[in-house]
Amino acid sequence: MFSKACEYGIRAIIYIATESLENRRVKIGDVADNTGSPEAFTAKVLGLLTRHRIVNSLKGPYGGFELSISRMKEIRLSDIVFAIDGDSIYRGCALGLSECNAAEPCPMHEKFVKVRGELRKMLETTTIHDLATKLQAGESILMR
Amino acid sequence: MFSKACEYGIRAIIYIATESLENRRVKIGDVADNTGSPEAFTAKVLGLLTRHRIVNSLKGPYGGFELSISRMKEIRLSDIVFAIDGDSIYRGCALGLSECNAAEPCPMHEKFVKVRGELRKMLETTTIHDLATKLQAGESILMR
DNA sequence: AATATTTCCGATAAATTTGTCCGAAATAAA
DNA sequence: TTTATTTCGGACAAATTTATCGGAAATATT
Repeated sequence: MFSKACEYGIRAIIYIATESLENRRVKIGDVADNTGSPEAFTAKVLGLLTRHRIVNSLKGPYGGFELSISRMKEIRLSDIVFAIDGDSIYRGCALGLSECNAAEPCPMHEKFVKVRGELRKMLETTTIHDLATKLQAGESILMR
Repeated sequence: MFSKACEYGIRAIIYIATESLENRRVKIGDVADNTGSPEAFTAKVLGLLTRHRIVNSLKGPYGGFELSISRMKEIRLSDIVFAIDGDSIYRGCALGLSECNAAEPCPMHEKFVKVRGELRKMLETTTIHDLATKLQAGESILMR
């Protein structure tokens, strides 16, 4: 469904958010350790998310990644998916046609658009804060 | 969403089905020409679908691919997706966790399972016959 | 100023997916 | 039986994604 890069990115942001809730800044090594993702690759993805201003980073000793509470309430899953995977998940045709719309639809178009809309809505109505508090409360996990 | 192999496979089967509705058997070259997919790669995918008994093939002159009307009413999109992409689209965790279920869910689990269920239901309730008749009636297209 | 720590970022490597080629096997027709 | 046609299937090639490495840049502490 999502690329590996996107999976790592979402897991990383959720972990950073939970630590930020406790006012702790985290290093890339911590992120990798606590999300079970490859460190160097995750660093790449976090660099991308930093450039997109989705997460804040600081270099040097006592540096690392952090996310303000107000920001984690604004940022939705769709923002992260869009930053990493682009809009293919929203616009792409189920059968890979370059143009596919209500006027000239592929045979799956109608039904597919409906399901994809549900996915989109889910991503657009879920904030990082929602996910971080759920993890913080021990109601979910990030590794395994 | 789906792999290229899967996209080509579904397009190919729909095309074969519409031709079978007119009692015409089609060669791999016809399939490629009328679905806009790479011939050799599509042949590979059709070989897989043939082994899965999703489509019928005959070698030699006047050979090709065909699909009986009764069969195209039985075969659902989910059968094709499963044959080519496996069950990852149904079972896989949104965040890539190897184990993720209601007892030990990732933070996205609940919402994701719901959306994925809709996708699954859509695939399981759509037959090839449905799609082929829609194409035959000129209500949709397979290329572009 | 020197040092240690940490993110940033480009180069490279490995793995997977996508795509091509070509000869073997099957089969219908002459 | 020969020939032409067509799918089958393995080997290979290209492209993309995933993953690693190492040095540059920034910065806090001493």
